[in-house]
Amino acid sequence: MPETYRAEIRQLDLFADMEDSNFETLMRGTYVQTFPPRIDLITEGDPSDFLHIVLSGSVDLFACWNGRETSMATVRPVSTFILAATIREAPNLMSARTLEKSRIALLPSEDVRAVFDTDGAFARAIVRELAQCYRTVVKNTKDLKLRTSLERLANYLIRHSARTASSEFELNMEKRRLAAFLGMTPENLSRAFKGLEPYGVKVSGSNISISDPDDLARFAKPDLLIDDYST
Amino acid sequence: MPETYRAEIRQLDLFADMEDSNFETLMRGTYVQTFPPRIDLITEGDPSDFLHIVLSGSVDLFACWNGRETSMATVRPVSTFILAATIREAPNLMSARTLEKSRIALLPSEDVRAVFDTDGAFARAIVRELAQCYRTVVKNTKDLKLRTSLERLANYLIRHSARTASSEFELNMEKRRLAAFLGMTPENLSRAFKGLEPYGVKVSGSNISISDPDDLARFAKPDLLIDDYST
DNA sequence: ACAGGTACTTGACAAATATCAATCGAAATC
DNA sequence: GATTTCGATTGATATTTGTCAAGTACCTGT
Repeated sequence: MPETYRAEIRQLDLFADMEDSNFETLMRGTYVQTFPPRIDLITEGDPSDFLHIVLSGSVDLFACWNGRETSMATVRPVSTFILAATIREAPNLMSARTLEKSRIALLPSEDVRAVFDTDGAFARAIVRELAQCYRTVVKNTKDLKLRTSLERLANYLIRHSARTASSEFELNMEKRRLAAFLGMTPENLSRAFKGLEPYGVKVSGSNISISDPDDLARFAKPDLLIDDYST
Repeated sequence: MPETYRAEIRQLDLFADMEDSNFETLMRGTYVQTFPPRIDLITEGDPSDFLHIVLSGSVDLFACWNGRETSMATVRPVSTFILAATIREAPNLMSARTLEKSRIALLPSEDVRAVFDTDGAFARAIVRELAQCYRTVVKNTKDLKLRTSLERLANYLIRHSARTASSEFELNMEKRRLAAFLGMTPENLSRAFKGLEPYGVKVSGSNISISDPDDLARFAKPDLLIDDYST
């Protein structure tokens, strides 16, 4: 594996503090592959053979049941997915596909578990990562159960606006995926955008501008315990 | 702290493998308290001062936003809650209240973090616990996003029936809480029970009987990747 | 430039779900 | 035993959300 990838992975919180020898053990079985867009990486129910790390590009985590499909999360560089399944040696709960051309590192789950069993620093790093993931999903559940779709969209836009530190920005995913992520149909998302017009939200293609952020916030009522993805 | 509690806690997966001396450190600051029903233990947003362990009774984890409230989970003996917030030294995302008279052990979060930093076995146990919690919340999200309320209720009943290994059982919580947990209103839950009558679900107070489990399952389409809480 | 596909939008309609008000019924209190 | 209280139910209605069937706009590849 090229040295540049190795250095990139080593710098991740997850691997930064572990023993050199253990890191080497992990890297020995690791390979990095570039995938085209829209490639299925994982199907839910499959055994978790590899811990995946997104080095570049982006990956959609989604789930299906009874012919329906929903988007659960987007993984962007540099972070991992399928960590919980790897640790528990359990089937993946979500499927994954590339959204664009993406470079993915694949670490054999067996190796991850083996190193995890002996390297305390690695175990602690995994704890922090999992605790973060857990809290993100809990926030998501609160968003889904406590808010209407219009409120979810309004808060999503406010979060996005905060991330880009700008009241005008581009949606970084297709509206159909955004709709699935927010738990609604594409048709409903269209109408929800219309429904936010009175609060100063202007939509033109994937370009969003918020003319009066305070007005939108009065409607959306963003809450640190739902919308702050930093803790 | 009485020796019986100590032994009870020591046997938990979370504490079973750690160093004796570290366990002693943890227990030094721990106290056990009995709470009456309907007592608030934690309010969301509060700092996570204590890791809580339910020794007996049961605890409702719930969340609020904008005057609305929903139930997120029920914690039953013997397990912990507020683990992720403790580890990340972050505010609690959920509130907690006793459902009945309950014995709760309280471990100072600082001590938990200190021992976590030095005891690899403890860190590994936390990983397994958190990975489990994470997967549970993911399953919950899939349930919410991919199923209608009628389907959620049907699958809940099937899971409950499987847990008690019987086609007749008692609901172990108020219907209003069940409604909140399933993401619907109490009125809707009443109607949902009626809606399941054609599939052989009979309700009398909190007593549920399923006359034709296969018929109900054909409607509910239970799925290991949503409904199996063991992995 | 054009054709074809795909995402997005819109309108009409249907289904699901929430809300409000009233009532019922069982458990708790006096 | 009567009363009170509170959760559960029911009916009527409103709102939200989804579905279906167009039509439009945009991108892509030839």
